[in-house]
Amino acid sequence: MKKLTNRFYQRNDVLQVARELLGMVLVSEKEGKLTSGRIVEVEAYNGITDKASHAWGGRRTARNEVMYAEGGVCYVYLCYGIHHLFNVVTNTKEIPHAVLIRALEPLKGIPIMLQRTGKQKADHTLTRGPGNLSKALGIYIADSGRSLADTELYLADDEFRYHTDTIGSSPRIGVDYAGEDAWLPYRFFVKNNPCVSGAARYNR
DNA sequence: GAGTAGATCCTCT
DNA sequence: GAGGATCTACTCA
Repeated sequence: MKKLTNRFYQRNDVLQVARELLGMVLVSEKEGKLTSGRIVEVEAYNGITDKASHAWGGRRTARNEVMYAEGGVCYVYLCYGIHHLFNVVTNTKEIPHAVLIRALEPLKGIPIMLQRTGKQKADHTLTRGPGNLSKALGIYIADSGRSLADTELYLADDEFRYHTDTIGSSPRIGVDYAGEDAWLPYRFFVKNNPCVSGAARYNR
């Protein structure tokens, strides 16, 4: 399994990077505990022209500053006061593109994920949805800005690929406030995978 | 299966 | 002081 390199992250087409992230493996080795999962759902956030993005209109604050960094770092923030959302920053310096990782299929360290999430049994809800997957892998705000070349938290390629026929796209979830941009088909997911979040009718 | 309410707190206005 | 890139549990059907 090979770690993804900066060349992967720093390309300028955030939609393409988002699509290619499907099938990649997110690995967390925090606290000496190995947990990992295969990415089955993502959303692209297309910089300053995208009303759904935190960087819309060039907004730049202490919170989203890391979106303006070079691709290959992560952006983590707290949503609704409860959930940590994990993003991958792409493109080059000063271009605030990012991909939100929305769901994983658990691979390794499932007992640890159960412990972290307080769930009783391993099922498809373990890493379903951005809030859940961060919890299961032990990702917190303190990780924001961390390089994905790090050894504790990184993305890797094990050469697994989903066939293009099995990948669907849809508008992004939970961004109704973004007006017309809420309709952009920037969400990509693996069809018929139980780990994918959102209502069933959005996942065909 | 569909719809709704409540939790909960950081961030920006 | 308002609101959010969410989740769960609950209701009704």
